Amino acid sequence: MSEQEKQKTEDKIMQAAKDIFVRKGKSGARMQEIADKAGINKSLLHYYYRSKDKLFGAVFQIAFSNFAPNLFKTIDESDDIFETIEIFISKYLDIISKNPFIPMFILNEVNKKDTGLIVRILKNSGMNIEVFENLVNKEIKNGKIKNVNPKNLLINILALCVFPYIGRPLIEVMIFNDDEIEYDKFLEGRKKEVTELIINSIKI
Amino acid sequence: MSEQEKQKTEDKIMQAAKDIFVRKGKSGARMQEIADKAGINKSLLHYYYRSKDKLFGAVFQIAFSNFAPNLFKTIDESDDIFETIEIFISKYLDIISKNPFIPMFILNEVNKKDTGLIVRILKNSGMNIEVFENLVNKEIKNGKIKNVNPKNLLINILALCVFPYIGRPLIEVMIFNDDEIEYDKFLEGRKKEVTELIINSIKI
DNA sequence: GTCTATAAATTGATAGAC
DNA sequence: GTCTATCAATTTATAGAC
Repeated sequence: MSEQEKQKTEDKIMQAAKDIFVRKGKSGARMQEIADKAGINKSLLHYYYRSKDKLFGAVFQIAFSNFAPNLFKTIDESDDIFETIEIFISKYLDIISKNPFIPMFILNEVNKKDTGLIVRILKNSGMNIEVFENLVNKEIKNGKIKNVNPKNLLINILALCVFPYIGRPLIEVMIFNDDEIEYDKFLEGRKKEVTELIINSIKI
Repeated sequence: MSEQEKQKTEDKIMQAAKDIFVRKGKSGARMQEIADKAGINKSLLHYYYRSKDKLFGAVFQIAFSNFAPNLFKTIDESDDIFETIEIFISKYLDIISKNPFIPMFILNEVNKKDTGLIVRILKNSGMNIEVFENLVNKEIKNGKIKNVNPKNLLINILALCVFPYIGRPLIEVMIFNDDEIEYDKFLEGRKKEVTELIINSIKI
C-alpha cells in the first residue's frame, strides 16, 4: 500500500478520534465508536496508536497546538497597543468560531490532569506571554494607556472571547430562551463588543 | 437504625459522590471509588440510588441549585444599577471561590448533554433574567448609564468572574509560571478588577 | 495494513444472607 | 440497612490469519 493511502487512513483516524474525544471527553469516548466513525476496524486503531492514551495524546496535542501558539506572533509585528489588541481579539475569535468546541475540550481535560502528558504539552507550546507584557508596560510608561496589570488585561480578553462558546448550552437556555438563531447573532456581534470593552478599559 | 443515622449515610454518599463526579466527570467516575470514599459498600449505593445515572442526577441537581438561583434576588432589593452590579459580582465571586471546581463541572456536563435530565434542571432553576434586563433598560432610559445591551452586560460579568477559575490550570502554567501562591493573590484582587471594568463600561 | 476472533480486565447492577 | 458473592455487559487490548 502506498505512502499516500496510509496517510489517508491515519487522517481518517485522527479526524474521527478528534470528533469523538471532543464530544465525549477522554473517559467517555469509546475506541469502537472511533473506529466506526473512521470506517475501519477497531484493531487498526491499536496498530497505528498503541493505546487509547496514546491516541488521545495525539489528538490533544493537535487540538491545542492549533489554538495556543501563533497567537502572539502578531504582537511583534505592531508596536501600537490598540492595534495589537484589536488584531489579537479578531484572530482569536476567528479561531474559536471555527472550532467552537475545542476550548471546552481543552479546559475540561486540563482540569482533569490525569495525564502527565498534558502539562508537558502546555509547557512546550511555545506560547510567550512576555512579549505582550513588555508591550503593555512600554505603553504605560509612554503614557498611552492607563496603568493596568498586563496579566489581568490578557485574562480579561481571553475570558470575554471564550466564555460565550464554552457556556453556550447554558446561556442559550437560560438567557436566550433556547433561540439558537438569536444566539448566533449575538456571537457575531461579539468581536465589536469585546474590542470596545477592552479598549475602553485601558484608554486614558 | 435511626432516621438520624440513615441521614448520615446518605450525606456521606452525597459528599463522596460530589467529590468524585466533580473531579472526574460522570463518565470518568467509578461507583467503586465513590463507595470507597464514602466508607461503605458498593451495593449500598444502589440501595440508596438505583443507578449511577440517578446518583449523578442528584449530585448535579444540588451542585447547580447552589449556583444559579438566589443570585438575582439581590436585584429587586435595590433599584440602583451600580449598587446592584457591585453586589451581584461580590456575591457571585464569593460563591465561586468557595466552590472553585463546580463551574467547570457544570459547564462540562451541560456541554455533553447526554442526560435529558440536565436541560430540565436548567429550566426549572427558577433563575429569572428579566428582572435584571428590566432594571438595566430602566436605567438607560433614565440616562444613568450608556445604551448597553443587557444580555451582553450579564454575559460579560459571568465571563470575567468564572473564567479565572475554569481556566486556572491552564493560566497558572502559561501565564503565572506555575506559581499558585501568585495565582491566589491574583484571584483575591479579582473582585475589584471585575467591578471596576464593568462599571467603567456602562457609566456615561 | 487490515481483518476476525478472543483474551483479560473493568464495571454497573442484582441476589440473597444477616 | 449493610454486607458478600456473583452476574452480565462492556471495553481495552492482543494474537494470528490473510
